[in-house]
Amino acid sequence: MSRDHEDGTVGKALAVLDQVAAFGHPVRFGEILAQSAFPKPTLYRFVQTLTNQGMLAYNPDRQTYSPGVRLVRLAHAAWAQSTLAPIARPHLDALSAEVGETVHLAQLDNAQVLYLEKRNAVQPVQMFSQAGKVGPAYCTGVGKVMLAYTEDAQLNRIIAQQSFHQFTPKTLTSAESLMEELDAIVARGYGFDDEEHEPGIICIAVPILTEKGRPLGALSVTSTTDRQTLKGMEKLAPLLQQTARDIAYDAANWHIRDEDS
Amino acid sequence: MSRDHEDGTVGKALAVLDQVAAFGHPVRFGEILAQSAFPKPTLYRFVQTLTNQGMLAYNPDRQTYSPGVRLVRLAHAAWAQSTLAPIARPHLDALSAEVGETVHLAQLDNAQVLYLEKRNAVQPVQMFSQAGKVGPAYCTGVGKVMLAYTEDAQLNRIIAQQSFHQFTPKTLTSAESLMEELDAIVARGYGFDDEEHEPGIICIAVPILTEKGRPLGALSVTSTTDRQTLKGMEKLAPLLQQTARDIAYDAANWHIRDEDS
DNA sequence: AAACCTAGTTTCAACTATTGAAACAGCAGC
DNA sequence: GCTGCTGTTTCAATAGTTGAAACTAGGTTT
Repeated sequence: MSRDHEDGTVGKALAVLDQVAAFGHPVRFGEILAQSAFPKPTLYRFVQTLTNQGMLAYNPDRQTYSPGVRLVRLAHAAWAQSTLAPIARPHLDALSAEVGETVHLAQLDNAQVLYLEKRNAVQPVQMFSQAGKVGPAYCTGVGKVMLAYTEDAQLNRIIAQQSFHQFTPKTLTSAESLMEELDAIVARGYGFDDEEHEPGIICIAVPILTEKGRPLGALSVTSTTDRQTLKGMEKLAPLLQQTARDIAYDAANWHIRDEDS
Repeated sequence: MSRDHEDGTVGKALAVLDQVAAFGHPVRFGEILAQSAFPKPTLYRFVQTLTNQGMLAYNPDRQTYSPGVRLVRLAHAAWAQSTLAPIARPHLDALSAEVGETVHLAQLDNAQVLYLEKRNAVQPVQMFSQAGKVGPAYCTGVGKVMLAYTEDAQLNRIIAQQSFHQFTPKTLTSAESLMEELDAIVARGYGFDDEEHEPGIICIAVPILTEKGRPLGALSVTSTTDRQTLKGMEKLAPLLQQTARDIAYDAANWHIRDEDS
C-alpha cells in the first residue's frame, strides 16, 4: 500500500510518471534525471515506455515531456464510475445553496487528501481546474475525519507518511496530537480545521461512511474567521451529517452507471 | 507507438488498466479475467499492483475494482500543463459566443480522438462529464483534420488501427477514401464531417498547428442538418482558422504555468 | 453434515525482461 | 576540429516476471 515500496517495474514506472506530473510544467529528460534515483538508461526506458503508452506526451519541438492525454481519458472513466463523485454532485449543489459557503468533497489517495469537487456558492463548476488537487491529510478537515474512521493498520501506514509540516501555529505537528484529535472526532462524529492549514481559514467536516463504517470520502464547509467561528459552524453539523448519509445511501444503492452524450 | 505491441510489463499492466476502465462500471476479478488474454495469476498480480499503486480502486465490500483516484490527480496535472486545453479555454469561450453552436476541442490519443473541451453555447462548463471522451478518428471532423496533418509514418500506423465501421451511409469505410479526403482537407485547409458519424450531425473542423506544421489538436463547430448546411458552415472557416492560429500562437509563447488556488 | 463446486490467492522453478556501466551519437559553442 | 553536453544504444549479469498447479475460503448441492 505504500506505493513506492516495491511493486516491481510497474511501480517504478508509475513513480516516474508522478515525478513528471509533479514538475507542473513540461520537462526535459535531463531535469527528470537530475531528480531521479534511477540511472540514466533505466529512466530513459521508463520515459520511452510511458510516452509510447500515451501516459506521457513528448513535444519534439521543445524536447519536453508532460503528462499525457491518455490520463485524461482514464480519469474520465475513474470519474464516471467513482461511486462517490457523480452521486454526490446533486447533494453538493443542494448543500452549497443552503449554506452559501465553499463546499468540498474529498477522498483519500494514498496518504493525501484528493479533492473531487468544490462548490463556491457563487459560480458554477469548473472541473479540472479544481478537482484533482491534493492536500495534506493531517491538517485539513476532510483529511482528519477520514483518518478518524480508517482502520488501525492502514492508519498507521498513512500517519507514517505524513510530513507534519507546521503550516500555521495551530497545525498539529505530531502523530500523538493527531491521534488524540482523531479520537475526539469519532466521539463527536465530525471534525474541524481550526486554521491548521491556512491562517484565517476554518472548516467543519464529516466523513461519508459505508454501512460497514469504512470511509468513502468526506465533506466539508469552509469559511473564514472574519465571517464565522467554529461554534457557529458547528450548527451545520446535522445538515452535513445528513448530506453525508444521503450520499452514502445513494452510493450503496445506485452502483451501475453509464455514459452520457 | 501501437500501445499494446510490447512495452514490457508496464505496457501490459496499463492494458489491464484500460480494460478495467472500459467496463464502465466496477468489475470483479473474474470479469476481468474472462476478457483477458493473461493467465489468472499474472492478471491477479497486475490488478494487485495497480490497486497498490492507486491506479485501481478496490471496494472490499463488493469485491470490485474500478479506475482509481490517483488517475484523477494525474489527469489534473495532465490537464493543467497540457499546452492546449488551458490556453484554448478563453478562445473557445469567444468562439462559442460568436457562433452559437457546439464547439469542440480535441487531441489525438493514439489512434483515437480525445475530446478535451466542449462548449454548448448555453450553459457553462462541466469538465469531467464531457472532457475525456473518445471518438473515432476516421469519421469525425476533428479526427480527419488532425490526420491530414500527421506525418506519413505515424499516419500509416494510425490508419492501420482504424475500424472503419460504417456508422452512417456517408461514413468513409476504406483507407483509400480516407486518404483522398485527407488530401482534400490539406488542399483547402479545413475539413467537414458530413453526417459520417451520426445522421443529421454535420461539422466543420480546423487543425491547430505548430510552427513546424505538427498538429497540436483540432477545433470544430458542430450543427445539425435541420439548422445548417455544409455550405453555410463553410463561412465559419476563416473565423475557426483564426482562432486556431491564436491558440497555436499562445501555446508556443506561453509555456510555463502554475496552479491556481 | 459431508461432498462439491466456484472465485480468489499463493507457491515455486523455468524463463525472460529488466538493469546499468560503458560506450556511442548528435549537436552547440568555442 | 576539438570540447562539453544531452540524449541514445549496447550487452552480459542480474533480478523480476511468468503461469501450471496446488491451495484456501465461501457458498451450494446432495
